[in-house]
Amino acid sequence: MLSHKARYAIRAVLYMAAEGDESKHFSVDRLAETLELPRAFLAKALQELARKGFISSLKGPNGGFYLTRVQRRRTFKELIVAIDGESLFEGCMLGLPECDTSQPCPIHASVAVMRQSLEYQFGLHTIEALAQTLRHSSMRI
Amino acid sequence: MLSHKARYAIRAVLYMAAEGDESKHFSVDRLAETLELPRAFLAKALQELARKGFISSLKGPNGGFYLTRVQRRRTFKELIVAIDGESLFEGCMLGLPECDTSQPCPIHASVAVMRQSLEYQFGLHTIEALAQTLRHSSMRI
DNA sequence: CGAAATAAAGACAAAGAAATCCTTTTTATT
DNA sequence: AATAAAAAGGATTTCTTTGTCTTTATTTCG
Repeated sequence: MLSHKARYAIRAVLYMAAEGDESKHFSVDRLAETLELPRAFLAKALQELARKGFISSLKGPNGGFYLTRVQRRRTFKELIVAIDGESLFEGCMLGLPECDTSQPCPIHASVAVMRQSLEYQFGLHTIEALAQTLRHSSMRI
Repeated sequence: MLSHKARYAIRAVLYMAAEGDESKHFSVDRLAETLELPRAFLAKALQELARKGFISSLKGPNGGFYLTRVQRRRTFKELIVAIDGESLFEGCMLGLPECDTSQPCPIHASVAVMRQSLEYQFGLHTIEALAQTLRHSSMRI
């Protein structure tokens, strides 16, 4: 469903969005320790997100990763797609290259319904919205 | 979403369900050729399904794979779970071991909604139902 | 300036999934 | 009985994902 890379990145991003701001930065060391994630692998994922503009980074003492206000407005779906690609939201689940509404695969309609639900849930919610919920609840991350 | 093994197996099973009966058998060679799938890998997947009782097989000339009436009554969800396990339908999408309704992850509710849709779509439809639709339509497999 | 803290980048290792190949077993047909 | 057609099983290869390690670049601070 989601790759490990995506899971790790999502958790780190939501954690930073909920706990930090533009002036509070998080080192990979701290994120990996807090979230109990493999340090170097998480670093790769965050570097990738930084390269793609989904998060910001600063080198040096007091540096680290953080999210700007603009970056918090990206949707959760965009975040997933940035790491795992469109496969969760597009393409035939059976791998048929010519599958579409005119020549659908046997589960085309079912998958479409499920994806509408996904789109609605993940496409609506911004990073900031999820972080807000996280802040005011007993949710775990 | 679905492993290649699952995709291949599903296509072969639906094809056999739609085109064959208890007396018409399909060799791996024929299935692989018709569906344009890697022969030996498909063979492994079908052997696994046969071992688990989802399809039947006969060795020797005129042998091959086929589905009994009882086997056609399994749901599509059962078929997926038989190959890929429960991960599509159960467990935290962020990988949190303690995620549940009392301590949910930030996307717990969204995932639950999406899974209800999946369960409804895939849990309802039997292999036979999908095969029936396939027979009476211009669907591709 | 020099030291320390941090991200960035690249090479590498381990594990798992995907795919292939070869041998064995079973069975129908001649 | 011999042959051929199939599945079953095992060993092996290849590719991708996951994960680690080491070096380099950048920045802050004393």
